[in-house]
Amino acid sequence: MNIQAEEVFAALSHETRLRCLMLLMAHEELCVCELTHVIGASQPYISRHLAQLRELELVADRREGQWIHYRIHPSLPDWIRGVLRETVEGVSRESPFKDDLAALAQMPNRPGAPRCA
Amino acid sequence: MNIQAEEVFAALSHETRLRCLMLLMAHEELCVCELTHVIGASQPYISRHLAQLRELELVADRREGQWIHYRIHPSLPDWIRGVLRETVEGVSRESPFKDDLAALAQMPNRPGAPRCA
DNA sequence: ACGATATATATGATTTAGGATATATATTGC
DNA sequence: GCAATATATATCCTAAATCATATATATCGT
Repeated sequence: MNIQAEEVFAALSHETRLRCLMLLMAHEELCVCELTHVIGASQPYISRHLAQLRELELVADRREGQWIHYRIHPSLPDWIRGVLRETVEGVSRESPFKDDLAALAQMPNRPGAPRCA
Repeated sequence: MNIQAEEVFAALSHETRLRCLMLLMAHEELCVCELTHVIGASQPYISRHLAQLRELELVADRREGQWIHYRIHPSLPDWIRGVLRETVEGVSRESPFKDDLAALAQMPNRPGAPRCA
């Protein structure tokens, strides 16, 4: 079952999911609590949107103790990675995306060493 | 009023609109009757989806006599053009996109000289 | 085993997008 | 002005996405 272009764009059409993806493009791996803190929404809300990205295989997850780390899916088709790269170019200097990057950098008690992409 | 990334992706998340955009990426200018013929849907259906693309300024239109020609908006932001270029790379060899290109090439009585991009 | 933390899923209500059809507008040729 | 062609918009109905909230699961430290 191949990934459908329309589904990819539907996933990107929601602000919360786009913010998560933009953060993951800049930070390789982030756990749910980091995304929840930065975006400032409820945990179930973030988790639900991450589930959609996961079901589409736009992101992959990895459990490490109590935390689950998300990352851009390693076997993402080239063209989708290209779309994400272009989007980073287009939006990363604008709100809310630039603020998200700043908020993450200032977050205290981040679990695991921050590994930037 | 700047163009919003989420709105762009919402526009691309519908098969009909994506097919129109992929055709316009390959053909510079196409009129509504050409798009209607190739996609094989009703005229109001195509027109309605084109209107959404037009309102977002993803496409521009130009009247020439009874025909209205659509094209990718000339002042489209670079990153969006990049997204479309990557998408062409990703989907143009797959159905229904590749079939659309073939159907357009074989369409009889096309208004205006076919100008490929 | 228990409480605390981190994360996922289920449920019900509401909003929004999509589709089919009918109709309106604009242009052309007579 | 009228008929034909090309295109746009309006209306009504249905289907799908989203949100808030509640609850379930998994792990850790004690």
